[in-house]
Amino acid sequence: MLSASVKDVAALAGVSVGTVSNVLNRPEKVSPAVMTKVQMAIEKLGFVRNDAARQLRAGMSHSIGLVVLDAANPFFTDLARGAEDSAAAKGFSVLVGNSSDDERREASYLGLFEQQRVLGILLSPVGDILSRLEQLRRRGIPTVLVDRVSDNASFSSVGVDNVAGGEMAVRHLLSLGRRRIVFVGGPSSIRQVADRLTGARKAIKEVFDATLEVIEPDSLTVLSGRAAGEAIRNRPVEERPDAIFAANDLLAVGILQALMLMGTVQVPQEIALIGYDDIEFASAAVVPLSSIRQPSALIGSTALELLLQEVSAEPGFKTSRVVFPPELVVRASTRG
Amino acid sequence: MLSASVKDVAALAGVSVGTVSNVLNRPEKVSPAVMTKVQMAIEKLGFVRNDAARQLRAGMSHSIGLVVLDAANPFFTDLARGAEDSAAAKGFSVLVGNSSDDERREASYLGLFEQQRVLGILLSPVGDILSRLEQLRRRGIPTVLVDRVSDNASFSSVGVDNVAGGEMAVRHLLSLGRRRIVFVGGPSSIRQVADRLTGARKAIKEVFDATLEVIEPDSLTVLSGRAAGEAIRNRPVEERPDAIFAANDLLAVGILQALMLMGTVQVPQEIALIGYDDIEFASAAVVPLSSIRQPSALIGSTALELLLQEVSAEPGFKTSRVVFPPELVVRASTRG
DNA sequence: AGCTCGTAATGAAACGATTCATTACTAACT
DNA sequence: AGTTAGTAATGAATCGTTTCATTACGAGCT
Repeated sequence: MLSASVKDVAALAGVSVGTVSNVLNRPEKVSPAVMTKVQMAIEKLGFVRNDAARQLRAGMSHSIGLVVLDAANPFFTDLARGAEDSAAAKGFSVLVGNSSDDERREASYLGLFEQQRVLGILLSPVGDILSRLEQLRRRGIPTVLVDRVSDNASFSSVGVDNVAGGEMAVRHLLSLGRRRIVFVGGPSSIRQVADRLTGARKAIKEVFDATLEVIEPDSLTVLSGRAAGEAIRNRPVEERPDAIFAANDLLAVGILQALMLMGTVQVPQEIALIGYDDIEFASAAVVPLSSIRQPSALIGSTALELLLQEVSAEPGFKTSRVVFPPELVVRASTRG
Repeated sequence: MLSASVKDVAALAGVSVGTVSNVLNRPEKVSPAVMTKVQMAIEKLGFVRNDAARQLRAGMSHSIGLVVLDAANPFFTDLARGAEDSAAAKGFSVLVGNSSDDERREASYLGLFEQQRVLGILLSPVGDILSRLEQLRRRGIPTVLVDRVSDNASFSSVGVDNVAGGEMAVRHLLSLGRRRIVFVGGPSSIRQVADRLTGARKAIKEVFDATLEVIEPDSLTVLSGRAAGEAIRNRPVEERPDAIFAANDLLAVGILQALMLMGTVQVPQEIALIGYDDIEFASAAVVPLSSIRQPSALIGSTALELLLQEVSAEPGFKTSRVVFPPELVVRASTRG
């Protein structure tokens, strides 16, 4: 008797299963007397709808899948929060998968979501998966790219202009008079990282005596940042850069830790440091971090809206690509 | 033609649906010839199993629900990661819900998980929900409490001794010679917070001239911490405490930001500060934060193991309560 | 030839909620 | 009284997968 079914409820209330279903789904079609009888039976049996049966019949779930690159990164938690709130307001729920920059894990979550017949998918893709997206679409599962502008007009996307952000960051460092700049970011297969680097190069070119060195860590984490920071700290003073642009704030926090250890390197006096994402901890760092802010929650909620539009697409539906502008936030790590 | 079914596959391969199912679930029962025929049909039609139908038939899903108090808190992201990895290794998946300290959201996630007939639930409860847990158990859904030691022997739980942790933190502050201590933590309805406070009181009692003031913020976030810190910063110097124990690191980070603003209050010279959880950012804060470390990922994976044990419980099954010891981590914020 | 095993494949039943065409009943109107 | 219109309730069919009792077919043996 682990869980009663509509049939049990119907039997106890002395009505048909159809009527129980009506009580659940169109109460206005049911007379008050029957209504209470059924509700009492539901109460008494502790009846809980079986979602699997509902979905099977409906052909679709009321969930939306979200695959993020890194669940430990506050940027993505905020994004997820934005999407969840927006979905909850409309009666949908969001299933979150964490790909950890791993194409295999990404594929496995997409497969899982497909099996669950989710309504649609929000995806911050690891690599290039256009063909997989087309396959999903053919099977009736629309996808919206998040934190990434689609190269292909046939998919909606919500992102931030990473090239502009990278340009903005480096231009800021140059405006402080810094010339020997290091970009820390990787793996380069991550599109966001590549774009930020492209922007950085663009800005560098405008100043004849500026140079950009690239250090490519394994991942965008505090730990990798610490390793990169140590490598720089251990260089002879004359080989150290005078500014660092980190591809995200987690890296920047790690770099900062490593540089400041034992007071070896002064930030920003000796090396100015700027990160990316403007996570909440950026302002609380040893030296409050300058950063490039992205409207994370807004990206999440906007992507969800676009997805829902596409789910209930009219014949003439057009996908759209939303690009938010990044914003420079200057703090102590680039002042001085 | 949005998604083909076993029936379509069977028709194309010229076999029965039962055989297709056998190919999928017991390949050893199928002859090689038929095997390849069916696999080609699956490939050609792009057949993807319908999870709803499988679950309906099986009566149970292969997912586990996890409800956390705060998805933005790295402590819980780490815990979730521990549980997910552990589950993935056994072929299960984890659905994560974020209650945000809100009993309504908690209830809504429990309801959702119940409708989805999850195998079991990992829960870090907001309030007192013993009766709800008993109801879930009666319906065949076992629950393991995480980050909370069960008061009731009938439920398994995995947690850390928060009373000991609170005691440890305050004892450390006292050992530095601090006597006017403020505890910042709330809402007090959160059991972990209450326990840490109990521990703090216990330690205070051992030193005759020590006092403990309690400030209760609305939530355990950086923002609330900042507000609490500002309130303290704005007091006349003689009314300020000489040490603060924050109920978690997010609060501590916020407090630190507020105190250091404009260099008003020196940490740790004027006020020593210790947090709780030892999140990754604690060591990267303006003044590296002392904290009480909890083995977050281990808590998650252990809880999952216990849950799986209970799912496949033998008649003589006994629930267990695992309590990990907290660990003091001393950094600059309490040195000096 | 007749018989028994063993292996492969079959296909109907079941899971539980929803839908919808049908039936049952009332009330209102001519 | 007879017809119609309208509301309530019914219950069989459906979704896609899995299970399992049954059938089909050979091979091997006496």
